[in-house]
Amino acid sequence: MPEALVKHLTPKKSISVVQSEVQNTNRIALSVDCVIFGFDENKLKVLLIRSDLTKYKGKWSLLGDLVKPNEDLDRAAYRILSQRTGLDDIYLEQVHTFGDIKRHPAGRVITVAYYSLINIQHHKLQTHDNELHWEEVKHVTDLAFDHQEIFETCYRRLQKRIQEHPLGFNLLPKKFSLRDLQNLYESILDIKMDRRNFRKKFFSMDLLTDLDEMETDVPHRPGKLYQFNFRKYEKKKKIWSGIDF
Amino acid sequence: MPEALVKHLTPKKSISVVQSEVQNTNRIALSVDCVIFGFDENKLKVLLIRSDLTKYKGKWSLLGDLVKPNEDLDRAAYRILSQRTGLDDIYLEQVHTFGDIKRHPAGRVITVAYYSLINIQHHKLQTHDNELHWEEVKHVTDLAFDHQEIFETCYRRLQKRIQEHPLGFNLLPKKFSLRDLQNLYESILDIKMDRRNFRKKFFSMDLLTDLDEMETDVPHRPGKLYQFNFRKYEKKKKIWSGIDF
DNA sequence: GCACAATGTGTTATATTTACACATTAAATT
DNA sequence: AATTTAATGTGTAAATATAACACATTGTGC
Repeated sequence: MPEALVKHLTPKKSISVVQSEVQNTNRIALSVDCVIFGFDENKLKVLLIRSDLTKYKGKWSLLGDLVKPNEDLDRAAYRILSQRTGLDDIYLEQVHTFGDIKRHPAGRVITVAYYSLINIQHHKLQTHDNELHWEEVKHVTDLAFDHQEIFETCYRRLQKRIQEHPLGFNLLPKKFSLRDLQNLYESILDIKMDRRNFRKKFFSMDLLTDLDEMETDVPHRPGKLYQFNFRKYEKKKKIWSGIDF
Repeated sequence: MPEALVKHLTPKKSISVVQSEVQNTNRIALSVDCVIFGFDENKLKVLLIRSDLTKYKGKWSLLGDLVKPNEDLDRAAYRILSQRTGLDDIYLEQVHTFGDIKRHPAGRVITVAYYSLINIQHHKLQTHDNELHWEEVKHVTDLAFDHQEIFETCYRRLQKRIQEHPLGFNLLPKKFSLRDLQNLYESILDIKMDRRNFRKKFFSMDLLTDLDEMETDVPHRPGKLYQFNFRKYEKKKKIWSGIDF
């Protein structure tokens, strides 16, 4: 066996590092960044904050913070969200970790990206202080750091997830019309859908409770209002085994 | 506006931390763990290594290592793989980051989990030194650290991905029969599939090159051999916009 | 040359997805 | 009060995709 190959095969130390290594070897800071989605004026939006680094002066960035030494990752993400929005009970999902060496100008910072879905009606955060801003996803460009890439990764993830799980409801008020729901899907996926097929699909899934209420304040025939029925969504473990490239 | 709410709305410092913070605030070590899948004897297997921590004495764990201060995440995962297997050109995908405070006995270590697919024929690593071991996925239980959870997360991810993208080929030798391919899918998904429908599906996708060769050394009628045709898989951007919970 | 154990193939039934048009309703306007 | 407006609400038929299913063929091993 050639020596070069043998070298490769020499057992190396595993993840089970000893204490001293943990403390001394690594000087890597850890942060969490959140892509916070909201749905308003029939548009999918993202909450951004002005960068305070001179290097990125004037640019928008995602909301994030360093993870505290004794703070779980998910909890850190949750903290950022509740601090910013005052909301609890937020949908939150880890997406990807970005760790390029030079991604942050202040040193080695790797960041765990989350996205979250919030009901924009239920929060009233001050965005007019020019620090925070709801930007339409279509118009998000040129964010600070590698946040553009993080944003796009999270957005693609949302687009995929929303077709597989009923997440959309987290972006809507408790009561919504089917038109609202369709608008939501259309704006997230950036496509047009057939109204009849859309309704048929959702009714057949039996996830909506008919509230026997109507929209008000619409300048046309009002639609019925519905509510998402969590109880009915019991992750019907669909054992799907198709192949679909 | 209530004071408590106002507090929530007060702008906090963003991700753009200053240099000093990066160096002093965080003492979090960063590692990478790889769930290395192989396919052998018609079984899906995972490469494990004996834990060298006394706390987990006798238990198996995933292959991993600390990320070096000036090493990209993906590169670190790649390094672990090529060190262990002597292979390059490996399929590698980041899955999830695990960061519970107490997940590692030696201190705060967060770990980025990857899975990889390797062609077990093309490597010949010494597993008989009792350090490394290929374990059938069905029999993987009770790994060290939180590696059981990491393993299961990565396995579920693989199961999903394999139905959406032609990854399976990375686990097979260059030349394979359709039976091999079906066995692969069946063992990854842990289901039985209909042979005729399976073949129909793959032929219709037009990803296989018929090599006009036959299996040898089989005690029955030999099957034809095929090769995966990367060229033909040009991520036909299927704009699927179904909803399927 | 015969039994064996696998490969290789086609059709039908079912389920899912897509395409498509018109009557209905309440508000706003005249 | 009648009309216009802009939306809601609904069903069916065609096309596509999936699932179920059986028998002839081939090379090996005895």
